[in-house]
Amino acid sequence: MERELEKLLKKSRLSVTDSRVKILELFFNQQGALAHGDIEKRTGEKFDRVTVYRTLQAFLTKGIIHTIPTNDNSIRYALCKDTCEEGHHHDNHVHFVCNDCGNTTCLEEIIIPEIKLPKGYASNQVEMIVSGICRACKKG
Amino acid sequence: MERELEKLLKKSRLSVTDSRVKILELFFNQQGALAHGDIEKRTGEKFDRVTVYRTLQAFLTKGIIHTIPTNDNSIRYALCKDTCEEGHHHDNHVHFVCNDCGNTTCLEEIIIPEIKLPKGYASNQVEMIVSGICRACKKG
DNA sequence: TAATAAGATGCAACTTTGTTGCAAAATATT
DNA sequence: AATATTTTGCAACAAAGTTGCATCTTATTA
Repeated sequence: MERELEKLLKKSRLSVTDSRVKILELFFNQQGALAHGDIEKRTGEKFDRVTVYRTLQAFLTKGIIHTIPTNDNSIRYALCKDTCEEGHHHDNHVHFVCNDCGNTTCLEEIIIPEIKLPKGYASNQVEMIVSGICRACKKG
Repeated sequence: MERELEKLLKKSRLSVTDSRVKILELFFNQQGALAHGDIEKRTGEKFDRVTVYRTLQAFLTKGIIHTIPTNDNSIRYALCKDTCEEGHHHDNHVHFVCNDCGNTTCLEEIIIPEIKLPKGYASNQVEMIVSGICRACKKG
């Protein structure tokens, strides 16, 4: 596990440090999205707030994670499945936000359908966020 | 105009005040979404920051405006075309965010296509945000 | 329309969130 | 192992958001 993470970091030309490995681990160990706050909580005040910000920023520009639009004031981040080139990142899957548990999940298998824009508009990226009750909460 | 706004406020059981009328006017006078910051700027420091927060909150719970998910840390608000019941708000149109001018527009005429969710998921609301270059910026 | 009740506003003080510069520490390179 | 390069944590700060409370405004009613 640690090895894999190291590889990913090295491939992205990021030096392998404690914080990066731990934070990356968090993403791998959970099937969903994390906000900055979640990460601070789950790392247990191990790293400085600034480090978390910078780590997320680094992962973002290297295309290791991507952002998911939200309705509240917190950017959510999730792992990119297919490796994305720096800068040019494109997700094409639907995101699901559970109103019960609050978790955000990537529905990798659900592809965002194409739409026709009005004349004069040029599309660059499309996001689709479905909210409702997730599988786990429906059962419970 | 003022009359219409007053009517809308009264219908929502909100008392008619200076700030509410002015802020509501802002929404009516522009075809797009506004973040808290935009509103503060455009009202020209006329109202206290706290008032703006509380006004938006009030409009939101009364179903006068709705939020649009964003990738940055700012909630964007837009007018609800069809009046929405309190709490239960449903938009079905696509939102467009211009990477050039930064404006968010409601594409009222573009309806969000239906999608099939994996088993066990229940959908409640769907948001679709397209980003790129808007008509105005493409011309300029 | 004046008096009262209900509600909204602004201020102050505070908390939370995010940013920047810089010295010290860790990692990478030779 | 020594040096160069990065990254980290701290401090100080800026921006964004929240809460309680006295004051003022709007609504209500007689």
